[in-house]
Amino acid sequence: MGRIEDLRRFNRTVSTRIGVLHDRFLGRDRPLGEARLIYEIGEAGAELRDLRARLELDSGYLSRLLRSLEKQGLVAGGAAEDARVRRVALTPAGLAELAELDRRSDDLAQSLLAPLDEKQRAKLVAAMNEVTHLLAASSLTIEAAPADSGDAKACLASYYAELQSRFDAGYDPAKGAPTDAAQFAPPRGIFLLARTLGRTIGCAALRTWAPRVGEVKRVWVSKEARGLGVARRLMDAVETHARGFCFKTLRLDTNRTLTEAQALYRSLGYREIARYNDERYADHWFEKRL
Amino acid sequence: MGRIEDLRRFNRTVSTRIGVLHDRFLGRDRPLGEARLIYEIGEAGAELRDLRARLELDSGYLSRLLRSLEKQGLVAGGAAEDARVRRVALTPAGLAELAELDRRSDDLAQSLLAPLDEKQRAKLVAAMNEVTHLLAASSLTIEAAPADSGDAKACLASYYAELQSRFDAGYDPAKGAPTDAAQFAPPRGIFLLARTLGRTIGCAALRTWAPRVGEVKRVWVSKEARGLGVARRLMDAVETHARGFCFKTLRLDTNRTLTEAQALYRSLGYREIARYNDERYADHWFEKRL
DNA sequence: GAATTTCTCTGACTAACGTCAGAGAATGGG
DNA sequence: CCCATTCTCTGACGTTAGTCAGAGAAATTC
Repeated sequence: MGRIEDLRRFNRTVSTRIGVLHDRFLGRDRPLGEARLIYEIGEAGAELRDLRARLELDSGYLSRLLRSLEKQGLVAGGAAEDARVRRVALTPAGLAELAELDRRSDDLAQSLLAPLDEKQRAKLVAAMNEVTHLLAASSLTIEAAPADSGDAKACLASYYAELQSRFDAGYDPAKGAPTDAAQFAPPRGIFLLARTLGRTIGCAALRTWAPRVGEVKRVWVSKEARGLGVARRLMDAVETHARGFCFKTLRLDTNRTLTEAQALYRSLGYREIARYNDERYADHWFEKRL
Repeated sequence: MGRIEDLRRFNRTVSTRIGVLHDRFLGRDRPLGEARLIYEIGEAGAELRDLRARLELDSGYLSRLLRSLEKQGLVAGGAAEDARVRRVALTPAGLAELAELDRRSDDLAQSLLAPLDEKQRAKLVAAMNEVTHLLAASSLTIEAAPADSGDAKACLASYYAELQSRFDAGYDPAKGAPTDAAQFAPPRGIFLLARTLGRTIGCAALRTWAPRVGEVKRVWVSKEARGLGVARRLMDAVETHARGFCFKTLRLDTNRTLTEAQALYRSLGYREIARYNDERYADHWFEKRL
């Protein structure tokens, strides 16, 4: 079909025009591997095992790359709390190098936009945003993770912050439902994370409410990933796991200000029911028979 | 500005998601350089100097890559008419390998589309096409070339073929204006080629009609590159060169069926004038004072 | 507290990528 | 016919990228 043809052309155009330029800009006087590593360490620093995972590098290779950067005075590394893992950060010189890489990335962007007229630029940027967005959707993965893992905690923090800003009366996690991680771990429940391109962009949790009855909690999708069907995919995954746990019924509650969420639950087949818990921030209660 | 930010994100998304996958799919059991080379030779075969130019390869490196492919029985090469240049083509085994590469490229495309729903797929493909299109426009270059160079001849052949199909009475180059290349070479005139991403997608020619009067000929843009302002850019370049030749007036003729061309000429400031030549395929004549 | 696992580092290696200088053949211009 | 140019090929070389096996330190599990 023509679509495949279009995509093939896109791949070739983009990987020559952008890919090549990208690499060239980024790695002008530095091996590409080092440049990518600087990029990935970023302003916040990073642990080696994360770097290995994100860049899919062999541990030996990563070690050597880092030593080279240390020799150049761009990276300094201490130990993390777990003394087996090492945490590295950019030195001031390394940060300057990162800024330089960003600048080059911007130059690349400029070089793409410069030859176009204003109307074309606007169209190009809009189309690129759409591609970025949809590629993110296309690379969405959903997987279980402990509710007290780093990614999960970061996700929940964003979730609470958003509730705080949206609920009429604000939100205090301490006054909400209990937060201990064990209830969201098998066999009592599960905690799911949605990721695209290595970034965590959403979560959902399932726990046992009563025998054969599960409760869905903490469904959240980060702002930049909305409109891509992430929440729906999360809810699908929740249901799949719920069947695995032999739940016959799923329940959940939600606040009156979260109207998109209510619309989603309805469209997934949840019916509104009477209050079934004493959650202080809940205004609506839903149920679905599996 | 936000645009740069958007582009940066696009670059990173695409070069990780597509770039990496692209390379991995393409070069599964073969060095990437060889795979790209097979791709670039294509079904039609190619001359070594073109390959060097298009892939920006060192001549030594290219030579070695080719020898490796020859050893594998994928490529066979004779001499071109100019005995210094070598022309290589894919053997049947090479063509099979090319088909395999295409298949992998399609797999990549499928892997991008598969996780999306139908509406998202349509949007992604549309946005990708727009990006492809605009990136081509953004990498447009216009440069002078001899009217009897290979690229120019290929361009003119497409031009004549299109006239043949569009003119009510068909078109026979032999009955049109004289075609010797010298009249389009300095100091009497110039021949311009428009290229994007290594492909030639349009041309325009300028010759001396009378002292201080130039004539524009052979303005053509390939079908897939229309709507990007290529013709306008070509005409701009023609005018720039015309000023260099000290022409005070530019003339041109066109056929009644080429309505877009007429609209373009008018929008560039050409006024319709009386017949000034005896070109048999001309129905309208235009002039512009520089 | 012993065994296992996790994580980093080192050494040894291979393949791929890329550059440079120069030789040799063919061509084109004067 | 000579000279400059174009084009390909070869040899020699250096860097980058990536893999594999194993050692040693710290943490976790039983």
